[in-house]
Amino acid sequence: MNRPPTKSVKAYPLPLKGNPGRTREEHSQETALDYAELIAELISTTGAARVTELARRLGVTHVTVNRTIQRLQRGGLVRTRPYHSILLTGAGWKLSEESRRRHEIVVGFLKSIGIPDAVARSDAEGMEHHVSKKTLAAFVKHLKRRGLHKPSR
Amino acid sequence: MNRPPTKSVKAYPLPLKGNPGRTREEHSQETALDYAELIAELISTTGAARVTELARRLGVTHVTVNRTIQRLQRGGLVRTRPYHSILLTGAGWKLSEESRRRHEIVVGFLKSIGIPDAVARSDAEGMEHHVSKKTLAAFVKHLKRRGLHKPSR
DNA sequence: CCCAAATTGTAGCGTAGGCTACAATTTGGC
DNA sequence: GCCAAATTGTAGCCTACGCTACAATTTGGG
Ligand SMILES: [Mn+2]
Ligand SMILES: [Mn+2]
Ligand SMILES: [Mn+2]
Ligand SMILES: [Mn+2]
Repeated sequence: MNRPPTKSVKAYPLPLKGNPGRTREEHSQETALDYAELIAELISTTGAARVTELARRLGVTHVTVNRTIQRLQRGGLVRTRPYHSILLTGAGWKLSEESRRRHEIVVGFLKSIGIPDAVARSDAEGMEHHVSKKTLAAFVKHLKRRGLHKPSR
Repeated sequence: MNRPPTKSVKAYPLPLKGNPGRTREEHSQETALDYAELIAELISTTGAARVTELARRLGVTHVTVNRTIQRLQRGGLVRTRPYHSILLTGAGWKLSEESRRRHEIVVGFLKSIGIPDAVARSDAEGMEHHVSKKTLAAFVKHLKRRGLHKPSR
């Protein structure tokens, strides 16, 4: 029977896909990062982070927000009181800061190479979670060289 | 009780998070794209795409590969015969081509801004799925300007 | 040609992240 | 102050993507 060759070109083992498991690991983190970032933003701009508003801004139902918030609470990132604003813990706040910094660098970089603002923001929302420290540093360097770097704020 | 202000600064509605739902939609696609790309690569370099080899290269178990392949088959991207090589359908092959092109552009761009090859390949594996057509075009333009563009092959 | 090893397949389980439907609580306009 | 509307919470249900454990099939060396 016409089986394709199995050990034909088996000269030496094929390389692994550039870092197996890393993408999956990043995906398990990114919802938490986006929530922390958005909660911080809502608190600082409106004074509260309410379930309904999170749901509206994230484009999911309030049920999804509730379940995710429960998970973040188990992970020690937020605290909640029934029918009150969601609050960030110390860890949650720190995470939100890191996330925002990373987010702004990615947006700034994309814009610096000519991407329109709306596209840059949309692309960054997903890309930001897959940019390594080294690449982020290269983005910052690129921005600094063009005098576009906003240090920490 | 000290409820945070709810309708305080409600001057006009806060903007949605730069394209709600897009990231989730991309995530549901990206496993399929990576599988299609890898299957094509294995077939062209070794003559066959076997379950075990896919599992090894992707860093998951063969069980995960089987389940994903079943899903891709339901989606019309691959065909399988028990204990034989996985084959790409027309749609699957087309998808693998698009995916490979996109992948190479992202890797090339990252390398062009000074990212080491290994880091570029690792970062690209996740980033590639969140880069819009416009941003991809900007990457290509950037590469062309530096004479680093490899046109499709 | 035979049987152990490798490969492939499947059953069952877990978590993340969605949803609808419905219940409970709070808010605010009259 | 009352009650309808808004908000928040919860009970299932679904799919994607992982896994372990075990079964079935194929392969290849002796
Ligand atoms: Mn963000
Ligand atoms: Mn994001
Ligand atoms: Mn990928
Ligand atoms: Mn992703």
